[in-house]
Amino acid sequence: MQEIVNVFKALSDPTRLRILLLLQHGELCVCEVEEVLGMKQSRISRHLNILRNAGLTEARYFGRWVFYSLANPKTNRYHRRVIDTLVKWAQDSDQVFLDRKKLEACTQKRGQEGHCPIPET
Amino acid sequence: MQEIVNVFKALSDPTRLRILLLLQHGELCVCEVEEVLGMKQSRISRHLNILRNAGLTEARYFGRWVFYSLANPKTNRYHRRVIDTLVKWAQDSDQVFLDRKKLEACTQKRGQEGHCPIPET
DNA sequence: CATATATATTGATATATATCAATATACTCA
DNA sequence: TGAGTATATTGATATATATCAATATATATG
Repeated sequence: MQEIVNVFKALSDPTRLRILLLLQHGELCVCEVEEVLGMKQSRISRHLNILRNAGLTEARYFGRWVFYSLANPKTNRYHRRVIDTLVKWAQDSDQVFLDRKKLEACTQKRGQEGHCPIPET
Repeated sequence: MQEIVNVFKALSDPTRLRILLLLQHGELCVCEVEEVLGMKQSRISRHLNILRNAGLTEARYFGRWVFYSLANPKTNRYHRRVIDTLVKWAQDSDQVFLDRKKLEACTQKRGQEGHCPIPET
């Protein structure tokens, strides 16, 4: 029960919902989330940590970068069900639309000088 | 977005999850929730109010009693999707099992002297 | 109308949470 | 090894939340 409560707590913040909604399009590194949401680094890092502790996301270390992605649906079935509902529910919000636009611009710069690398598959 | 956050906030408390899990078996009056969970009246009332404000439940007034039920799936589709996931997720927890046992004992006393009435359909 | 009962609300208090600025860690590359 | 960059953590502070005891409201009943 407490585990479930912790998941819903992690979902009880608009910044964290925005992050999850970004991650539906694929893994992102911390600096990309930072850029898209326009928030301080420590703030983003903390929110990403909360999402991960709740089992909603996973982290992959790549050099000095860390790429976050949505939890694996095989191991975290219910987490993913809730995220799926969230995605459908929030899909037509202006916020989500704008965030996605910014995300596209951001990920296009991957691999360029001064930006994070293209993650290996 | 804020509406969705409020729903997850409402779900971020073990007492409120227990209430929702009880309500999957049908509508309950405040005093029944109070008895099953063994908590003070003001506490239960406050939690029920939070669930209702979030759109997760509905209230039906019957004399001096108030019966709460899960939100209507036609009007609150996503609320119900989240509740459905919660129900499956929490189903095999000991807490839920014990609560259901207590609930059965409790609802059997409906209509008896000193208990709440059987709600009309 | 007076009393009893069901539910709601309020005020006080303790605990949790979000944020920022600052600092620490960890990896890369010259 | 030392400088630079990406990410994490910490301490301080403000805001939100849960709980209880007490009180209010609203309905039923004698």
